[in-house]
Amino acid sequence: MGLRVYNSLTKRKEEFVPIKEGRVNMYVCGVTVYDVCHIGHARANIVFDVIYRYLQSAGYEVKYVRNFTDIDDKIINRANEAGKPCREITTRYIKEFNDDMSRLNLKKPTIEPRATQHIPDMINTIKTLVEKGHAYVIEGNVFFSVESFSEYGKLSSRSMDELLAGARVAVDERKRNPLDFALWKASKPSEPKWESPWGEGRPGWHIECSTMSAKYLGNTFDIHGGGKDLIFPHHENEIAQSECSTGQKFVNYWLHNGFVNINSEKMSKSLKNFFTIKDVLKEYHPEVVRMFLISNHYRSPIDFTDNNLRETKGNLDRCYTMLKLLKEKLSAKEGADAAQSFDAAKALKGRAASFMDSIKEAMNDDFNTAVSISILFELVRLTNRYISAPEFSVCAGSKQILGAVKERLNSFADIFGILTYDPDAYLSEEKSEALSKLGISESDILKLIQERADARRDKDFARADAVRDKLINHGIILEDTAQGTKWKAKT
RNA sequence: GGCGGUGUAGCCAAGUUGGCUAAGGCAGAGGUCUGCAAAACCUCGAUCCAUCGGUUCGAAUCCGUUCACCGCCUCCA
Repeated sequence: MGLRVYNSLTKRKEEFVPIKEGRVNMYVCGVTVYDVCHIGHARANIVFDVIYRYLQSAGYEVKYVRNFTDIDDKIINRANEAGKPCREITTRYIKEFNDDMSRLNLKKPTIEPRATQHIPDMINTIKTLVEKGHAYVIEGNVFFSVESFSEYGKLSSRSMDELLAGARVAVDERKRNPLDFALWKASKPSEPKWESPWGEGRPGWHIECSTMSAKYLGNTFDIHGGGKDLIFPHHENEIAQSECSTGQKFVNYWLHNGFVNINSEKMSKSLKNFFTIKDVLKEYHPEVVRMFLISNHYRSPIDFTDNNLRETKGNLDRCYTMLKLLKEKLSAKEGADAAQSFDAAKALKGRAASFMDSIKEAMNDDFNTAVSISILFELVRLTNRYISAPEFSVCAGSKQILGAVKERLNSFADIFGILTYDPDAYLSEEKSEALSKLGISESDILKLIQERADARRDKDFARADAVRDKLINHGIILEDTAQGTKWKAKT
């Protein structure tokens, strides 16, 4: 079965059929660059990053466009507050955004256009809308006339009457209809401005996406994404602008991700209950954040709590612990070849063989990352079971099985962007992070481990256990293994 | 007020275009291993999917009722 996606426009899952076979054109609304990004931005961008990666792995050639809104009221306000030019603000926050996204291991989109670099294109779109009678000019402002577009409201499934009834915003008296929105705004003296047929001004918010998506992806393209909060008015207005200016259908599939909640409430700037990506990354490894954000279905809300993040960290650690074991076995010296026909071997071999098909099945069902992760856990468990089975030994046959597992995990990592580190690097990084928090040095730990080893050698278990308890009180847990005693931090 | 979404084991959560044993994780219990632990592995949990009623041979999944929570209608991923 092929890919099926939930389309916000039709409100149902549909078979995904690209306009051009084997190619996908996708546009995702990016950020307005006036502040650092919060974890909600992380979710939206990670969700579409995984979709981008998955489509590529499914064999599509994907053109992925994600914009930067670098001219906007909020930017102007921020610039005025700081007494700096807008350009300085946007340059800084574009850099901050790129830093955050690269730490979270997001792939670069194919094109990242900026609004201010497409002003002439936007002016052309607006001109067309005015010529076709979908927009009107008042005192240097250009407004889109929603009444000129009979399908206005189709994405948010509301009629204009309903929208008007709920309107809570102060109405600009100059508009013909309160729902009309600005395509071009006459600029005030200190604001950034560009020449236009209507005088000096700047573009409205929505026009950039209509213009830039058409420029890079064509009048009609396959996927348009963004957060649920953009459905109205942003995406509704994009549809109106684009379909009126081109006379063609704008987008075939609309995808919207759910919110990140804090204590079950939407996280937002106005509620001041947000966490920035940088703050979160101080506490958690980037892959923990990624794994957490893809552990739910992308359309569902996800509750951002310390408890949930810690649980995810425990799961990721378990995966890396298995990867480390896998790495050790694969590089260990081979013994005499042994039959791989015991239960644990057969089960793992079967799972490894069907692994990618199962992932594909899950992802083909509207990008079900939650199920994908459950499939990963199953592979991890079966691998651990295999390696710890009494019949297991390192030999040509077992290396072949483990090599197959490793290969599957690499494919998994390519799609989901987690489990991409060398396990030793990941685990030692976790250890040193923990040490700095626990306030105990590694040499102290090793000294105590030696002390305990001496006591154990003397069969003085009371003293050995006392040493271990002391370490537990410091948040250090010991593991006695065939290769000696190892330590790790309590999660 | 209008529109939309959600309600599944102690907790997180998938499944919701009706039909194999209701995924997976955390916590918990027992076991294997261990001097004892830890890790890993094994076993155990919802006769039931907010509520009431209906459709059907068959529903967590469809229809209607009630209750609760959330989002959008304002900048917002």
